[in-house]
Amino acid sequence: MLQTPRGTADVLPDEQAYWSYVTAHFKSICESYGYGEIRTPVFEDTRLFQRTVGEGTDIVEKEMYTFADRGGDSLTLRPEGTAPVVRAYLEHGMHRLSQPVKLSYIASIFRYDRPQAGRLRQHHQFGVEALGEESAAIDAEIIGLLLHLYRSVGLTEVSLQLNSIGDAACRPQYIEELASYYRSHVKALCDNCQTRLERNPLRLLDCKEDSCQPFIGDAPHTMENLCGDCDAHFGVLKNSLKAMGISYTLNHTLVRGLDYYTRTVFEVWPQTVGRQSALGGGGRYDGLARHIGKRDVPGIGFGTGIERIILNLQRQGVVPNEQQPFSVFVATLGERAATYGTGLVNDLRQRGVRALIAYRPRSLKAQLRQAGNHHADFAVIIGDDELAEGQVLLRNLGASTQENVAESDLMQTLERLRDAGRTG
RNA sequence: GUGGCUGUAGCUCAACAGGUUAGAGCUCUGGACUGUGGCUCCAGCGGUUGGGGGUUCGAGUCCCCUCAGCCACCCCA
Repeated sequence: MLQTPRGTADVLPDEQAYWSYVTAHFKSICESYGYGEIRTPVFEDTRLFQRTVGEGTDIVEKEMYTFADRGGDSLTLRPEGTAPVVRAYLEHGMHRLSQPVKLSYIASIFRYDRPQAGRLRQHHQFGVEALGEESAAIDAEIIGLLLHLYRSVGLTEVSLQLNSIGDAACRPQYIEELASYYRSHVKALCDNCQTRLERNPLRLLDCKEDSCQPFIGDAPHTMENLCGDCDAHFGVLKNSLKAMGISYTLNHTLVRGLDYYTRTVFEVWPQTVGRQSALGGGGRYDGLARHIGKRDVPGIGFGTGIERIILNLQRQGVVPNEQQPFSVFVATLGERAATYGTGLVNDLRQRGVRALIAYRPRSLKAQLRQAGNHHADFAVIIGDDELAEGQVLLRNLGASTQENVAESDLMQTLERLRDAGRTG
């Protein structure tokens, strides 16, 4: 039996309720915050990610789906959402628009990784990016939007982890300080950290090895080594969050796995026991645009995993309150009635009434059972008797009552019942 | 990429220490009720026991390989 490739999943109609539920909330929130939707290609020039995400990162080093197309160009299935959006901003000259340009997206993301619950090789993210504004006020707006999304879908008990990792002015110095601190303890470090020290010292702070924890605790923190501008920026962010009633945990070990981040970085964790798997995360990337074009554009955004949101909703027992649309099942007996029924469901559908029918002769009992399985509100029963009298039998499946309705009144009656159901 | 656990009808699960034809509930279909759903009862459909190989008179059960899912690491969404 052929099956879905490893780390991919089908979304079946039953689960679709969760998808449309969270998507509807995301779209309406983006609407109210003024973020317009953008769609970018699933694949991009490989260099886009090499230059922005960073050559030394896990994503570029071992997780990208990179392939040569038939013309020999190197393309990569997008492993993250931000770089393509910044690319589109530059490519379409959006710097000429009124700033900031605020964009949102719903995108599939591809990373070659070992699958686990909530970790897929193809997953989907909601994301927003605000380009062209460097004030921390918009950092707070973005974080607020993300938390607003979780709250509105019913994901309670999430925790915001916050850090500031400096910028081009202060980070190099900080990293040197961090590295020299660690070099003095190099013999005691785990193997992984010895490598990190050479390749990406910031990630030393992210080590989960017990034996390395004391060093993390005593290591210099980015937050305490910010330059004046970065420190002021971080201060504005914290004040803005406070003004918005948003609480956070300062986490100096939060460094994130993409090279392009500057200043603000954050993740949101679900409040489950055990290991944390971020629901969403993001940060500021003021240096990113320069790697793509010749322009400096400050930016900030987040990505949040749709599958992870749904997984946590299910764990919390949140069921999307999707109301069934009003629907009618047309049950027919006999050939003439069947033909009539075919025309009737067609008319109903043209008028926007959800209408179902059996496609081949079945007993009335079976047809009504089918109507019940589909949660139809009404059944229209048509047999030769009814046809002869120009009437149909309209059965209310919820109340188990039925009455004869003149064929000519049926459409109007059903539309009236549908509209009553909608408002009631 | 590392280590570990688990794979039996569409779903949830049975099957003594290898032993006949791998069972049950739910779902679905049909009937009891020849034109009236949900309840009840009866019946039916549905399996290459994830796949391949091996050991054995005999493998769902033991061994090897492989695939997939899950857990931890790693990483993050």
